[in-house]
Amino acid sequence: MPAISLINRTFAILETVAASGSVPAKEIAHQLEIPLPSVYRLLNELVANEYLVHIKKEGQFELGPKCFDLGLSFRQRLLAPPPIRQATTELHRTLQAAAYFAIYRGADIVLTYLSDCEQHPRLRPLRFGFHEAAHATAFGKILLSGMTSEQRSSYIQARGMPILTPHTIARPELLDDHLNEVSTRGIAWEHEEFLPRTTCAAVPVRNSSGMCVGALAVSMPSRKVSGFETRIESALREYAGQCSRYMRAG
Amino acid sequence: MPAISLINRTFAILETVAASGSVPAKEIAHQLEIPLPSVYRLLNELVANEYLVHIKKEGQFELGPKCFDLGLSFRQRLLAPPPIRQATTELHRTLQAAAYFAIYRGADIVLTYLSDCEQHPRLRPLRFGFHEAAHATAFGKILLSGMTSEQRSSYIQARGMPILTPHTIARPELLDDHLNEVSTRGIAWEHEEFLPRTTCAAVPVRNSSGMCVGALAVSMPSRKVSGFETRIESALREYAGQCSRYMRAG
DNA sequence: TTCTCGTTCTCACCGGACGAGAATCCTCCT
DNA sequence: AGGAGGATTCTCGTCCGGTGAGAACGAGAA
Repeated sequence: MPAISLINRTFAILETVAASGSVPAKEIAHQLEIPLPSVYRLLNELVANEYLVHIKKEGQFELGPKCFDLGLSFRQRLLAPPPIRQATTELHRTLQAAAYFAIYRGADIVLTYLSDCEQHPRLRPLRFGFHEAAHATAFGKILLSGMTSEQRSSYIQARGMPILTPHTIARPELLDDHLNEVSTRGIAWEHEEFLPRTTCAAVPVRNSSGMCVGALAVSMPSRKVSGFETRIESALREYAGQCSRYMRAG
Repeated sequence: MPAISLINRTFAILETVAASGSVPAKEIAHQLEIPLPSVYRLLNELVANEYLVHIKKEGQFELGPKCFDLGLSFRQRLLAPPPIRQATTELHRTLQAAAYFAIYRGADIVLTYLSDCEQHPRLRPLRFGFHEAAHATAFGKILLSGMTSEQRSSYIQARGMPILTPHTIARPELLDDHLNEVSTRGIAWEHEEFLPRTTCAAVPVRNSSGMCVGALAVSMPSRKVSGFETRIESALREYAGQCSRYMRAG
């Protein structure tokens, strides 16, 4: 009995293939507990649509070119515009720290640009398109603090507040208090709440009506932060100002 | 009456969104001639699976993060390994021309790496994951010539031979003759068959059993080619040799 | 408030999906 | 060649979940 709908099955298969890189049909049937003929039916539809390819000689299925096209479209749609990218890059250079830019997207909070290098690498989980754990990242806090309280609570409701380190804020009340403070001070700090030994800071970017529409952030090893808080804050504000100026114009 | 199956509808919607970047439900319903309630049902499933996001305040739908994940998986699976990338890059430097590497993938011929720069840009349609028009590209010819004639004819059967320029080889018999020559000479030239004013050349990369498993190629403005054919050929052979060595080892 | 438009719900119909099992088709292996 | 074993497709009766017209709902705008 198909407890899950056809579409769910289809995407479950797509994701199984994506996760393994290369899978035989039997393996999929086993993992998802779908009878073999049904798996083949779906696989063939996916192949026909070019979301999968069938490597006949190995009896394996892999992702097809359409998957890459989707990824490209997504990237193209979301990538921050050049002035924002430039400001982020300069922030990176100025503070010698990986720098990030994030925005709202519907109900989501998404990273749309990041600038790093070998000496100052980004935090591993933070990549283009990252959209999780807003309660535990500096830019997430800024953008959460810019929501109405209804938006915010439904956001938290939907995603929960995973505990990532011993310092992660774990209770909604505490988060609310914290975000109020963030909101009044206009800067968010995040001390080892996302990754151990790592500190982040973020400030808001605003549009012409003063609404928060984005967040500019940096990450660095916690040991490098102490004593430089003001310097970090002023650099963030300077480049966030550049971004805001662009937002007002565009 | 649904002439096309549910899955086809689903992907048609996904692709409509990808193409437009941001679309209202009504627009999708209109374009695909699907009744509105059905469109919403599918949209909601896609949103639930995170392949789309719903921008409520604008009443628009856009691609979701899972699309990017699929793209990443595809890329990771297909990207040529470092030694191949290095050889391709060096070929690019040596010949001052955009360089390409392509392989078989199931029944397909796919570009898995390219190296170019502002002075020597790649041909615009050729990007990572490119898999069309094998009859009109140098690397495509190399890989076609390495197939059995059954494989080749079913390949051509399935994809046809689009005419891209006045010089594109347009008839299967001519292609067969041409590929025989390619096969005996061990190099493929392509003179303005893919894009006007552009010439490409490619040589095979072989594994330990001498089978053709890849193709290394360059593209350049046709006017720069004349008189340098031997130099181009010998550079191609040298770096293809490096690739073959890696293929034998790995 | 009322209007408007986007979105969801309701519900009876019915076509396409379902999956066990058998039949083919391949591909090595001998 | 001739099998052996696994991968893939086919068959077919059942029946469930998708379908879509129309109405209802809800949030913003006027």
